[in-house]
Amino acid sequence: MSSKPVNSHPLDAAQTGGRPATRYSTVARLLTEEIEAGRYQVGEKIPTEAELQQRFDVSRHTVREALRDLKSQGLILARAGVGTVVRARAPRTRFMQGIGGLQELIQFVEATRMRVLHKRRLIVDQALAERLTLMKAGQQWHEASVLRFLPNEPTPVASMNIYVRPEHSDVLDFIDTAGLPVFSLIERRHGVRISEVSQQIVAVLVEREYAHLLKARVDSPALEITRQYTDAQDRLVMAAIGLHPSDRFSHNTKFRIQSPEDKES
Amino acid sequence: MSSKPVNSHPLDAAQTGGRPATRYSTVARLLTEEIEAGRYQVGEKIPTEAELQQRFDVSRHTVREALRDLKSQGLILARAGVGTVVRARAPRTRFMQGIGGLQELIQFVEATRMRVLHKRRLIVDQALAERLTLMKAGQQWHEASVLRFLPNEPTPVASMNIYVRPEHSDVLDFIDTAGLPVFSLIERRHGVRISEVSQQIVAVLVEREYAHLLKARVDSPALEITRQYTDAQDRLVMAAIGLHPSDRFSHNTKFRIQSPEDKES
DNA sequence: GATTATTTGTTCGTATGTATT
DNA sequence: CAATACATACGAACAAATAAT
Repeated sequence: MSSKPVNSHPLDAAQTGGRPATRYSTVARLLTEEIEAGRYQVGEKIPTEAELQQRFDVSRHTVREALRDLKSQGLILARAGVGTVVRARAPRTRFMQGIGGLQELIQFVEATRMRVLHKRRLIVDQALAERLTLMKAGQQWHEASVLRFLPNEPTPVASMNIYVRPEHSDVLDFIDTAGLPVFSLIERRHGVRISEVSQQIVAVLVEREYAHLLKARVDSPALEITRQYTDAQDRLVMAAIGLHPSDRFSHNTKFRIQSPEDKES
Repeated sequence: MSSKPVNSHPLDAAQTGGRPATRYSTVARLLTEEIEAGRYQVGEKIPTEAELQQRFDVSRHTVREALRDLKSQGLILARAGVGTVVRARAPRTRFMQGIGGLQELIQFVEATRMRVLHKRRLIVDQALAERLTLMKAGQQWHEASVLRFLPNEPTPVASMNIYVRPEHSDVLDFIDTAGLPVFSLIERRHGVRISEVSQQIVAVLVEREYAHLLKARVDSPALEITRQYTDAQDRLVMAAIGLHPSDRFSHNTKFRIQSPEDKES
């Protein structure tokens, strides 16, 4: 039996650039292309693992690695005792999970101290209703204007206007001491549950009055971040407009793309 | 030969309800709990596969299945030749889902048309490596400079610089016709799977050269959005730097806060 | 710079368990 | 009950990436 030429597997053909592809990724690519081309229709069964093993002349493990890839893209669905059926022809838009979104916000709040400049009751006018789309002109809200500082830093990192409902206005007395985000305070003290946060970010220039407050240059760039917090009934519970000079703050988010079928404990 | 003592593995202890847990899921749960408890700190290495194999008295395959689970949650990062390090302490901060994160991005891409200004090969210099932190100076990448337009609009909404690896540079020939995001093109044509996107937003002023391209005023405010797309091994697959004049673009995100129990079948 | 040891990644083989028909 | 097909689990070997010598 003569030596084995060792490695001369059909799937191990060299590819254009980069490093050589693995066998399972090649199998995965071929199967994906066939599904996309319509050789296996949606709802139809693809060959069994044993058949694929023969067809590609690889081990069952390799076949399973390839199928795992397609599963994680939601292309196929495997069931023991039945087989593997095509679920979609093209990888569906996967689902994203933000990491460091709200959590980062909380950390930001905990890492900074706040100084309240003033509080007041206000009637929403047209201009504010345009910026905070979930408010309506004529409504009554309470507003707190605050500055945020990093510990031991004399220059503020942000100026914020915070808006809460009149019945929750007592939380504004605690925002500088609690070390908690305002929405957390409202949830704790009033039993409200925030269910959604919508956030808008625009680039603006620092105006004269804010330049003075923030010790920033007039017409320097800044991020204006508007957040509106709503409960399960889609009622606006709280809103905030923050102005962050760009030399002190950048907004970072990390999205993790999650596989459709990721088991959990 | 001879019988086998069958099954009497420590990890196979019966659990409260439901069906019996698998060994790998038990290992995964234990490791997750330890990370969460702080036994392994973020940035620290967890034991090698061989050590875990001994500790739990299971095969390497079982250990790897467990680690695969943690990887898919972004809890750990494994690198050949180095080891496996803890990347985050908590998967349970799962209470937030970004809705309209990537989806919105895709819609944005599908709703706009692109014009490629030029393409070139480049060697990463220090300046670029500082903005795209996952690149290293000296690496070779391919860059495409493009403008984005809304349909039937003469003024562009954004200017973008897109970076792809040399072995994927063919996708740059399709970005203006495909109507798909570049990262989708790479995934389809090269079998890569993007697993994470990190995004940084800063406010900047429009410089002269870009002002001309974008037909915007010099020193008007704009959002500079930097996105870096990485695969499961944390390798940078693609990057993009976009400049969006603020009178034409704002960045909107919506977060939904998930109830602790959202169980389904 | 080359070599070696370590660690994860890929691939093979085999056996048994579990769900479905 | 038996056959089928995927799921889990054991073992072994080599490749690739990296760090240390």
